[in-house]
Amino acid sequence: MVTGQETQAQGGAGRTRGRPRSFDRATALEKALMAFWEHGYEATSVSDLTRIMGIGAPSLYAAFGDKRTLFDEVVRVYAGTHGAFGERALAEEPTAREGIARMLREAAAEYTDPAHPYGCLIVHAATNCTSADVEALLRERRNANIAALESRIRADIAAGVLPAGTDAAALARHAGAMIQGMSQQARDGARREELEALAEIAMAIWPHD
Amino acid sequence: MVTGQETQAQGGAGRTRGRPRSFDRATALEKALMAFWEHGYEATSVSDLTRIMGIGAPSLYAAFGDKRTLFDEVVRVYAGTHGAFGERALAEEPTAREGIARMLREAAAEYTDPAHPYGCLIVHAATNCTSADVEALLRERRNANIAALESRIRADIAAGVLPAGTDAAALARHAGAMIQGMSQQARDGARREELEALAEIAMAIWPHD
DNA sequence: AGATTTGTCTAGCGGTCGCTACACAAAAAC
DNA sequence: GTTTTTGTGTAGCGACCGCTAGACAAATCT
Repeated sequence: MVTGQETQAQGGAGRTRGRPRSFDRATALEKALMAFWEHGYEATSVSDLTRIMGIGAPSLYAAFGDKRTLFDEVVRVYAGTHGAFGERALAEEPTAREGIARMLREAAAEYTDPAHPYGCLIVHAATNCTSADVEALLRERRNANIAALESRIRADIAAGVLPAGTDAAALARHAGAMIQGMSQQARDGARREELEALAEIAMAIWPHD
Repeated sequence: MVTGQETQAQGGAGRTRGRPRSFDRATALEKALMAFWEHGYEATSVSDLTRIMGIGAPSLYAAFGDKRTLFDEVVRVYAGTHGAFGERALAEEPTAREGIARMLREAAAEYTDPAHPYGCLIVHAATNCTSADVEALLRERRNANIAALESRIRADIAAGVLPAGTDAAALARHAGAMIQGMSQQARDGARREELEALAEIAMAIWPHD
């Protein structure tokens, strides 16, 4: 059940006709990712993109569709790479509590990593957006992430790992607020150790024996 | 040592010459505040402003300077009115803990109040901004707010109200992250009761006896 | 080789941006 | 009244926005 489009990597035998592309699509996409991550959707103009990606506007439109479609792809790539640590932590740790503790710890490191823009693309790249549906695109991802946290917590309550009276929704919202607040503070210049201290004390709201 | 410009309110005796202004400056300013609050600095165009304020562009420029100067004034007004609940709570409550608890409770109500745009203008109105100094304007306010929280907490530690080992910086950052996260979630559609539950459990990280 | 397919380049479209020159209107000063 | 001062309306400036037509370049197919 593969999509069939398969990123048109040139791995698919010699299905090349016509003039070959003069740039590496994945590399250019990564450059666009960094630009959108740093400046957001609207503040990144197409001429910014073409300069950073090192290609002309017609090449960009031929390879990625329009600006909006490119952004969709960037968001998908981001969610699967730099933004995947949360989902991974939740899947790999044995309890919701340990998963969320690890997610917050990793967020502190990730959001302040000088190797790329600070903070989280999904939190910041489409605030104050003229296009309502671009804003909705990221909003839905944020709300879906909080919902995923909540259902993971509920699973632990059902399994007896967490006390029956635990407020799953509030705990999930708190973790979400921590992520969003840490992302904002990373953008505002907070250092990694500061966010790590924050992530650590934040776990004190969880029910303890 | 008054500035001399004194907001040119017509209270200052009959110092009117020339044609009088055809609109109420404070009302127009409030309209601009709402527009910037809802859509942010860059996504609010001058033609948006003139339409909403009900005046022509030359009138806007004569009364408020340019778009940037108008935004500065809007931020100042916001900080003194809708955005003043935090400072007020901190000043009026006897302890840092009670002040911050009240601040978070009031934020839940304020950020979801349907009488005006959701969330906090200072958190959201200048993210992804082409103009670096507009972004810095609000960033400095956010960081100053966190610093104010921290020094209030330190005062309670010095006074023996809080235990000596208390991590003031982390507690302040946590409160700041809660404010920023609640603002984001209000914009993302969270209801008042949800944010109130969040504000309540968030106080559990404070040292307790 | 020619024909076909596809990518790249130059140049520029219509639209919006923040902002302002200029003529006119409405008040006080004389 | 006339002059001076200040606000308002029209109309449009130069710059940038996202995007694309059309000519040319570089590959495969026959």
